[in-house]
Amino acid sequence: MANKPGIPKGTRDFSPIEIAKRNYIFDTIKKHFQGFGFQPIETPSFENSDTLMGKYGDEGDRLIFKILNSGDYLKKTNEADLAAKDSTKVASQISEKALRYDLTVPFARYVVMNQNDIDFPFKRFQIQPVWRADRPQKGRYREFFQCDADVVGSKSLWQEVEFVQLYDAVFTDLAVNGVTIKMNNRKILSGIAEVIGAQDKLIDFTVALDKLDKIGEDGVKKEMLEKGISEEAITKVQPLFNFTGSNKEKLAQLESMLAASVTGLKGVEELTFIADSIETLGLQTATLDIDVTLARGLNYYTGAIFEVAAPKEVKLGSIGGGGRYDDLTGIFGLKDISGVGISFGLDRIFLVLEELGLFPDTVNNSLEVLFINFGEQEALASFKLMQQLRKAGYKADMYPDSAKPAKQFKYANKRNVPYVITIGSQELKENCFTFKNMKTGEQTTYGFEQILSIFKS
RNA sequence: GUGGUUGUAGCUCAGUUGGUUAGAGCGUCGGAUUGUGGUUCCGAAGGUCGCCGGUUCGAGACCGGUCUUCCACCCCA
Repeated sequence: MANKPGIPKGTRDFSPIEIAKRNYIFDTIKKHFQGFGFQPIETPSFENSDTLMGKYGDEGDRLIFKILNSGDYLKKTNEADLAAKDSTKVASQISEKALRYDLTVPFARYVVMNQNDIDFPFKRFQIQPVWRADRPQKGRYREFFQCDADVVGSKSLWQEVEFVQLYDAVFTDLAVNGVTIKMNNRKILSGIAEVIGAQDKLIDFTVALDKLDKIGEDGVKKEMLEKGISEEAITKVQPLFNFTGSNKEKLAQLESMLAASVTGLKGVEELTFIADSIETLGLQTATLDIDVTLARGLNYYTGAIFEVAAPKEVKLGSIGGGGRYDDLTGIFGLKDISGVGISFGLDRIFLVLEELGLFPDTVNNSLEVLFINFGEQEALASFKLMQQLRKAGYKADMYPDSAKPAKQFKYANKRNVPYVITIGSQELKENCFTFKNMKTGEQTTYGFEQILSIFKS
């Protein structure tokens, strides 16, 4: 016997029901993206390695899937590098392409390449899979979909306001109540580092601060000390560890804390504009929360930082994130194009909906009516009716074999078909069919000509 | 990349200190006088115990390696 087949680590097959549920999420997100004026684009699954390498830090480079060159790839390698087993150098010689790691960098590449044809400001959305050679965990895979919406070519803070509303619109529509849209600003973080004299430790500082809810105040302080941030500096940011109150109060506290930092005050000003606007406009079900501990790994954010936390009852953490990056396309040679964008974490949203039982029953309706097969003549009559139903847009099917009725009904049951139509010898004689509601078990007989009218009601 | 964890029938799991033909529930298939499912009853099929190697008279149980699963770091959606 052949070996049992398998799929690579961190990848998944999707069953019809899973696809139906995923499409429900995709369609909802897409609907709102379009409603907010975003246009779709798609980019290739793989890019040239130099487009991707070095854009996500050392950690990111490690996680990029490299594609082996075709042909006799070892011939072109440098003997010395090969002998020295220098993986990094050899890798660049035997691999010139790599799988897409996120949607943002390919988008930046797209903008630069198509700058003459794009009408700025350009609002695009993109829903495609990306690949990361990460260790899989629950809700973390090596192949997963990202749903991104970005705007490039506008520095207006109204974009940030709009993204908060977009998050609110999507999660409201998905019936996920109680999500928290957390916001911070990179300039505030820079300002804090500046005020405490730790500019050079900005990354270490923010990474440690980001873990506050996970490892607690003492844990964060310990990590900061380990990273070489002075005790004196940590004392100065003490208020951050118990940062509570309304958004207004938090912003007021920050303003006084950052009085000495021009950058920091700019961040407070930006965040104040967004928070005030949102307060005036109102949100449907989400909550906007200023969170100074929010850092998000990505180093290219320069202004706003977003993160969406799932409702408290599901312990899943982040289900979306994003931010502003003032010079995204600079790495590809196009200066002064500001961008801001957000992303929806499809797989985690899926888990949230599953856990809270929020998928509508209708996602499972792959078939609305099944015809029972009783033999050639009967099947032909069924096909005539089925033809009309299909033409009218109903999902209809006939059991292909004239198997025992019990078996056919069992099949209808398992497929979750709401209605079953029976045309046997009896019905055929009288030009009628038996219509059964599988939920209530009720059966009624109708004439052939009534086939469409009973479905209208 | 570091440390740990898991792997027995399609699924969820039992399997005593290593000892004959490896079990259950659910599911699947068949049947309960052949035109009605979701309930019930009867019966059957289905496993080289993740894979490779080792220890042993003997391994599903022990050891090593490998893959997979999940978890904590790292990082992140």
